[in-house]
Amino acid sequence: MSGRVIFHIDLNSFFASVEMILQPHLQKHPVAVARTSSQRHGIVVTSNYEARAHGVYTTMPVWKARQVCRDLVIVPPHFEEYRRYSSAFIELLQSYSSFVEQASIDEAYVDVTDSTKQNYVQLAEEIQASLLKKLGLPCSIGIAPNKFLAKMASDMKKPLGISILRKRDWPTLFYDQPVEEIHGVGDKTGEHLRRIGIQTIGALAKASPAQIIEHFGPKSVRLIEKAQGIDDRPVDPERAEQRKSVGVSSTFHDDLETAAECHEALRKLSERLSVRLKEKGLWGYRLTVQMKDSAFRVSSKTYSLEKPVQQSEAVAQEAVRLHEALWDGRPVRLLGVTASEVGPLKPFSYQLNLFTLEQDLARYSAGIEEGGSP
DNA sequence: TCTGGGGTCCTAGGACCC
DNA sequence: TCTGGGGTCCTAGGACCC
Repeated sequence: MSGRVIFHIDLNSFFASVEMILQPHLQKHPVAVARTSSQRHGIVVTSNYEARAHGVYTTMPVWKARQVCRDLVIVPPHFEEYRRYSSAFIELLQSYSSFVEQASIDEAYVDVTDSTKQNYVQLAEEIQASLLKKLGLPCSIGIAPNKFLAKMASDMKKPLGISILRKRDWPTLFYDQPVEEIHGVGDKTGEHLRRIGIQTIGALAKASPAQIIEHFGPKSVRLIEKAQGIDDRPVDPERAEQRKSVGVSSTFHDDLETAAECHEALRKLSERLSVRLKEKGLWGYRLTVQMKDSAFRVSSKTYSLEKPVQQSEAVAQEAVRLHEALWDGRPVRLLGVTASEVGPLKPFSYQLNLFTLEQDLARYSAGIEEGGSP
């Protein structure tokens, strides 16, 4: 194989796998992870393969999942545990290579081009066996010359698959498949592509860039490149650490109807957000409040803050201010608070602008004139 | 009886500056 | 009276992913 060699490692039905480790008796049963407390709006977050065989899939409403699978066991999510296992997963990969990029809670890319192991399939088998033995986590691994193809390859065989996708085999294997198979092409884009006569990956690969750009904007050339199996993005170990936002949200069992109810909910969300920010040592320099009404219409309002926030009270104060500017009195199904432009607290001097600096100086010299100690 | 919670990236329009 | 072109920042919303 010439050029780079990239692994994409995808943990199979990750949340359900962790639940089966924590509660081994679940292993023989069809399992779905879902919040059962809010019966009304619950959806399936993940299910194990037994449940999938019954037709249970992610995003299916819980009541429907129960309908298609009578003995479905529903367990509430334990996100802290998932984060713990996810960290262990990444650490294990790092023992094989320093070029590990976490792509999501249950996925990672590894650039193994310069690995001392010459046999890449053997290396993949070793990683797969090690994840299963040391952490109890099954995974599928895609091996390819770039990230996009590696990702497509890891989807080819689940669970516990190892698949090689060579660039030269891409057209034969994928050109006849629908455009939505491409990572990054969802329902809306797929529909739009169909409307302009592009149905398959092959058709997209051969489309004129001018036509695609006209409909989907300047960045959409990337879509054509993907369809052609081209992807130059490097595996970037630092990407996951450069976190851009931290947010919390909550869907309510009963829609909120008064400002007081909304403010109370915002205070609870602000408390949760503050805990997450403190855990990571981050401050938010922008704050967004997001809202959904009972018809699922989404709206949001964002402020760039004069002073960054981390404390619960400060977050809540800004969140209420944003909400007051946003809310038109309609019943509220969901509220969310997100801190973005997050980072460490910058030294005080960086926060001074010229105006406040002059004010401070004036106050300082006034203090000296009055003989007070500054 | 539809539709969670955590994210990223992109676009578009307006403000403002040179 | 007529009034360019480019860059950056800010905000709202949409698409997509796991």
